[in-house]
Amino acid sequence: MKEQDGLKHILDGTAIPTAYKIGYVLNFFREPSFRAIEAELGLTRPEIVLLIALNFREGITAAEFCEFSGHLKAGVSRAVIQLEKKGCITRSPDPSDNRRQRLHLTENGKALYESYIPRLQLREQAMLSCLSKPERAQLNKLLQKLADHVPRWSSASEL
Amino acid sequence: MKEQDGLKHILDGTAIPTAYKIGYVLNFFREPSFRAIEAELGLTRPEIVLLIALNFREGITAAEFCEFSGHLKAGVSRAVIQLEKKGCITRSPDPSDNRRQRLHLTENGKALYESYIPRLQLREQAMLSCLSKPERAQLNKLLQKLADHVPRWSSASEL
DNA sequence: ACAAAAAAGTCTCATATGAGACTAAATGAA
DNA sequence: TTCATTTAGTCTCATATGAGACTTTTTTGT
Repeated sequence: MKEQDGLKHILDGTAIPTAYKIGYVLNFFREPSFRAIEAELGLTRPEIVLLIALNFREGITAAEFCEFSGHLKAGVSRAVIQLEKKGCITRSPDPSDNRRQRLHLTENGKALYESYIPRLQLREQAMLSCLSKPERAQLNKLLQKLADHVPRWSSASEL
Repeated sequence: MKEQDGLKHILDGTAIPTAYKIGYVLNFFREPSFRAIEAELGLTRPEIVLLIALNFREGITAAEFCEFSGHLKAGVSRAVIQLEKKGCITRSPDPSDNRRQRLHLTENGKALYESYIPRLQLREQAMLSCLSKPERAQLNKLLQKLADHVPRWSSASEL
């Protein structure tokens, strides 16, 4: 069992300990959840996240979503086409730029979003249950800093 | 520009703010990096991470890697087969269980790992440059808690 | 004013990834 | 001890995803 215990310590043992830990946590949070949503509701990742984004802010464009999510435009384009086909969103031209389309959530889309988001919430709570309230606030603050800082480093080098 | 500004605030505006922020940060850190490694070195995600794991701990099995990474066994199996084919790892049977194979990094594998890990390190530093040293320590501690806690919530429900 | 470059969104093609089936070995229950 | 169940790893098939090409529109530079 020594080897197994050893691999447990991999979290602090890699050359990129913070990034590895973030990836580790997310591998166990997001990947299974998104797989389950896909199996159950037939939504791909960009579709899942786009519905979340549209629930937060009506009328965004695909390009805006790409910029603020890190998803690639081909996948987002597919998501938009599929969600429209499924009656979850509608599209309208942007009055100020003919290249752009504004995306709008339908009642069907809202209902779909409401079918999975409460469970994601519960899961997030479960994930965070090991932290005290002050610790959660701390984590949020630090993550907010990292996220705000993204434009500073994310284009500098992909590698 | 109001809409754009509004989407910027999505980080705290979703129903799963912490998970969303983690995913957001990782979308900008890991996804572009792994895509670049794949384009440059022909390594898939499980291959990239398996080399990292083997650099940390020699002789692990594919199943152990799956358990401690969140990667699925089919993908890991493929990674193992490919990395062996590329001369990056070798396999030996586990003396205590004939179903298992112990994985070993070759010199070629080490060289490959060394070709991308320093750049991932630099990128991690860039990502963390907005945090003070105490803040980094804090973040690591909180992430460690979340990670240690994974077995508690990750099997409870995928959704 | 015009041309070059960039941006927005869609499509095609190639490849990575997931689900499930499968075989063999090990474990657990009766 | 035997049998049912689980585990480890591989394979096939289906689907998600990424790269790059494309058309149209807009922006930028001369």
